[in-house]
Amino acid sequence: MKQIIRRTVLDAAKKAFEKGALPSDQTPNMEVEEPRHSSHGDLSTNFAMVSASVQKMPPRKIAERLVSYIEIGGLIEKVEVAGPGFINFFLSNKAWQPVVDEILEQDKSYGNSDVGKKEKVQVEFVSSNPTGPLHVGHGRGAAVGDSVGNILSFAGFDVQKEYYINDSGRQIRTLGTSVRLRLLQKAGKNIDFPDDCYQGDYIKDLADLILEKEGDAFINKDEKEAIAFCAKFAAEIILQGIKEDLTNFGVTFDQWFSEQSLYDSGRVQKAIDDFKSKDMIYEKDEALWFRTTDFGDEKDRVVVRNNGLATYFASDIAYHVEKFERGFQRVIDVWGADHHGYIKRINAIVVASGRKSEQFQVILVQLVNLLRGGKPFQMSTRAGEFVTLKEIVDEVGKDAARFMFLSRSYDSGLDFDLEVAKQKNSENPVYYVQYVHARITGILLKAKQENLIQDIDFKKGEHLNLLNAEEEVSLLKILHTFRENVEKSALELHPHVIFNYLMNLAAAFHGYYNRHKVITDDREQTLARLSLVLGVKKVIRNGLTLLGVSAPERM
RNA sequence: GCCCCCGUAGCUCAGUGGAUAGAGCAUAGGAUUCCUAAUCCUUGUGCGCAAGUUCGAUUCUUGCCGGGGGCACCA
Repeated sequence: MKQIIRRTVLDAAKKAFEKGALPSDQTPNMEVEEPRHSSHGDLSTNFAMVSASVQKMPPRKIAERLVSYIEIGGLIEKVEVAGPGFINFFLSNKAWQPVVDEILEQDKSYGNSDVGKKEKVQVEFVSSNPTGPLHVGHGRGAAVGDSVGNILSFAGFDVQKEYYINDSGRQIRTLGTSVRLRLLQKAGKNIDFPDDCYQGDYIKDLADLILEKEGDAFINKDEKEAIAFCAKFAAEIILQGIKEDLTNFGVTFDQWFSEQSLYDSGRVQKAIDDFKSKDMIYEKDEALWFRTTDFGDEKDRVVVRNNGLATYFASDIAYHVEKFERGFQRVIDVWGADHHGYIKRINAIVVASGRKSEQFQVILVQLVNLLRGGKPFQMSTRAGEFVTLKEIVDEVGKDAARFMFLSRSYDSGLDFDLEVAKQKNSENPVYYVQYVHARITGILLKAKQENLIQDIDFKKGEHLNLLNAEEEVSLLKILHTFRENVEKSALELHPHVIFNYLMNLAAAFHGYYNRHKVITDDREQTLARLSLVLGVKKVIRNGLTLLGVSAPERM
């Protein structure tokens, strides 16, 4: 619809220029948008204001001249010049009614788009170390990453979702040490458990598991060997748990990428050698440094320490080089806000390896404040007292948790109140939206029982020209904007745009439901309304799907 | 000290270079013989402060103030 208005305005401008009413045929970038107030029309453009300088005329005058070249009739009922020079279009209901047919025909693909132009994009998220279970913060990152991936796909990008497994390096060794010490304690040895080991009870459980499977034979094994064994064993079990938690959270990945594989394949060494030969990596104080300062970082960063051990940065270099070699045009990393200091150094790698800075983006997800009944939960990873994602999902459910995580922009910290997430009323937004879906299903079932429709899922609207009630027209308009909201959400990488859209649509539907009966004695009107609500149902489902939330038939 | 995010209604947060800045919660009152009341309707107050860019700034820039998070040859 906005495109139609845009073309109308441009055509009128061209005509006005040809007839000499406007001095210039230049048409600067204009906006076509829905005004805040319905008294300002259905759609409005600032064309006259942005044209003021090229036309060398006051905006209102431009607008008035232009308007006389716009044809009234058909979809456009009235055009007005208002305020500083806005051109306001008042549209016929006929402009909006066909959207229902479009939804019913396109069904699950309604709202999709080709703005992505098949651009190959990778979204990497969660990527937590397999040294402990996922906690709440990972949950927010998982919900954001998964939804961003879904939304990008729907908007026409070629998306791959990936989890980077940090299965190498010091933390894994610490994991091995932690498990081994717990094992020795179980075997009756009197050993202090150091602070820098993982404190959680799950370490003890892992020790039990090893005892069960391997017996106590290897307690006397060589320390190095035992640590390596424990590390590998524990990491595998923990990763298994992570995968399970994510599956239960509705999060799926196209690929699980092992950090260790970068060492095993020699890619880390190769990346270091390559950058060395380009003098991007140099030696100082017996360590290897990357010249990240050449790319805006505050200081150069160590790649290999003077003790010969590679830092995590070394594998990050190899990994990000490798990502682009796989053919991605754009790489998006989802990180917790506490990692923001890493952006510059990874960006340095990307630019140093010949890519454009814009090809690498980081979604920084701010922290989650977990509350219960308004009171903060104490969380400390050090003491091993953290609330896991699994506990959250078990308590409030996948749908409520995901919807809550996506309810706000990830640029802001999020208060997550477990009690609110469990409530079954309007304080809990997930039910508000899901209820629309369930309510409509109920209506359609009733209509089917009364033989008004053959099937509760039909492909063609009927008597759409009867949809003229104020609430119906406003629903039609909202349905109409689904695609542009998907596109906005994709281009801005902001899933909460979809959240807001769904809340809006849900509110409009509930309002409509309370004021109008869908099934009435008027058969034609009933069929028109059934078509409309089926359209609403499908759009609600499509939107919820993008957020990874289910659309229940019954509640 | 430096870097990142945030500062909008009593609370939690949306939003926009433009015409009268929104929602939920909270408060108070009301709606169900009828498709699910997990719903709806009615009821007020606000863009942290100061300069700059602009025809126009809550939105962009800078500075300040306030909150959160980071600043290792740790991840």
